Amino acid sequence: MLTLSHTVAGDECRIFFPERRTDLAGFESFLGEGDKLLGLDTETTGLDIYSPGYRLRLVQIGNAREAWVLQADLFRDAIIRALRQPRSFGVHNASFDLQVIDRHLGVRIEELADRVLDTKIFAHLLDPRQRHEGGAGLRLKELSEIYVDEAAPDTQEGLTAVFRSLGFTKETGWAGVPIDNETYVRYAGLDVILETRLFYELAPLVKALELSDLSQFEHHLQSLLAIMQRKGVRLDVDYIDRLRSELAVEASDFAKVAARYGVSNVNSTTQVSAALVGMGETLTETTDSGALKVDKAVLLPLADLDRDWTRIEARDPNPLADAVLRTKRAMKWDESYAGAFLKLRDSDDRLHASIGGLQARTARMSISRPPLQQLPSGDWKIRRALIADPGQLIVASDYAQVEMRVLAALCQDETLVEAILSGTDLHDFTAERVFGPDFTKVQRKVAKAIGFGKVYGGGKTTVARQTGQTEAAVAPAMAAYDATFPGIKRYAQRLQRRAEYGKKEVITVSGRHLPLDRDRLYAATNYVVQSTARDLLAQAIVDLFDAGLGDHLLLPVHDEIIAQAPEAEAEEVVQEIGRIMGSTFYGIPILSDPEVYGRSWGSGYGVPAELDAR
DNA sequence: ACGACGCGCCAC
DNA sequence: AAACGTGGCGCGTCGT
Repeated sequence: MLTLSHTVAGDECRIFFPERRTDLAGFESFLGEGDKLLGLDTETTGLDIYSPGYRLRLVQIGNAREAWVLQADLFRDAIIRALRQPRSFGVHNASFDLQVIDRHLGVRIEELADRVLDTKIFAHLLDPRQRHEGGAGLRLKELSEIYVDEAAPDTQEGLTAVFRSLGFTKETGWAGVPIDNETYVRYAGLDVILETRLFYELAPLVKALELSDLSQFEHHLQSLLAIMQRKGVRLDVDYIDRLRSELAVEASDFAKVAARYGVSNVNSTTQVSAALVGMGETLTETTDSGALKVDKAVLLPLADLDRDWTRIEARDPNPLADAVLRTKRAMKWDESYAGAFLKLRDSDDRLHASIGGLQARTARMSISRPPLQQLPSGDWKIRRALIADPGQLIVASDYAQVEMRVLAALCQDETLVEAILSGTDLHDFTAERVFGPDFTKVQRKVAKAIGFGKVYGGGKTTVARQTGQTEAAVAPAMAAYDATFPGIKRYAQRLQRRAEYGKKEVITVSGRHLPLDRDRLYAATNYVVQSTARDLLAQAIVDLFDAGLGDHLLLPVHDEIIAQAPEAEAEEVVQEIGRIMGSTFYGIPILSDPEVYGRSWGSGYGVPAELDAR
């Protein structure tokens, strides 16, 4: 047995790496010592838990002074037995380890989740900011550096150096490093010691700040999201192959056009701006670093296209601008979406995108690998690639104007509340109050943009840019908006004043503390609205599982839930999903709009029937 | 060759 | 007085 010593926060700690069965006697007696909670961690070949060839390498179980680093292949039975003991485990980012353990050791998420406490959840509740935002960070090493031992990040760097010395990269080292490499074993053992110590530092803070109920809710939610991720979504691989060839042809055709104007690489902003200037175009906008800006907003007008890529007929289209836009779009769709789908699928052609259930500063969820929350929505082609299981249909229910409704509920502006309760179109209502009964289409657009501005914190410059109006025209409309809904402004000012004179934070109804940047206190309204909308969706997910509908759910997308149901009962299931998502929040109805899409996700985005999945 | 960072673009 | 929020990620560039 390999035995290592390591000093953590001044204490001598031991790391044990059993090499034969007889070495496990010490592990068994360690388990018998009666720790109520042990730290738990795993080391694997990478992040794509469900990809073919993925392996679980190590399982580490330990306490504040002792770590057992167990080889998953050799000691599978002993590990499973240890996990099934009636005992709690502290884990950092438990969703990942729960899924690894479920898939590769057969101990189900349902079996283990209730006994797991996640220090990443604790940390997020205490301070949701990442390091670069000025927070403590959310990674184990960052947190350990602050709460446990400032030398905690050192082994990470040491391990990267080892990977490199062995000819691996930061990425490939996890799969390639020999399992008995001393630095690797030390790193693995240390992780679980740090985790245990971090748990004992953070748990009392969560309790002292009265965040225990919220913590319990988030733990439950994370386990449900892990179950959704384990299930995954089915891909139409034949369709994706066809789509990719189309996109490749499109990209190369338009790249050839761009090349005729001297742009050999459309992703090079330097080349594109130089060529456009050479053609006599005038570029005025610049990036933060001072270069000429050639993003979509700049190129579309040059190509005589509006935001939906239809001709404006205002000028002769610049053929280079047009070619650059089209090449880039085809490349992005090919690489970021279609290509990523294929690369990340499992052996059954399913995608198990990673759902970060408690991610943003506002606790909003995110989905990565691949980013399924941000597939193009103006076109069905990408979403068409994701399909329901055989015999089932994709269904969805999205909240209607949830952020405006949350804002109304929180600020209780009388006029806004009344307008929502009356059931009239909110933007029509606003336009009428701001511009009079004969408001134009453009004026309605301005009214809508001002409403968004209230939620996002935007001012007249933004509203003017979005609507194509002058700031001079927008300013009086904003004043009229404030006069119509004085409660919104009062509420925003109240949040800001409190932050100005008190703690730089805003506290949500659910009791979540959201830190504010001192020079962006105006973001308070957006934070509390965005976070509250997220909490409503989170509660809906819990409610849907409680109602026995969890098996239908596929993905949360900020204000909607994507699900599937057998064809014959799809309508009934989605109606029930919609009903359960609904609620009344401080007197404001929060309603969702249930819809049966069809065989693919694209069915809800206008895919012609003959091109949809069968 | 790797990795950090800027730019750009996708979503809600 | 004015201030557009939250994410993920591919490519190019540049330093190591």
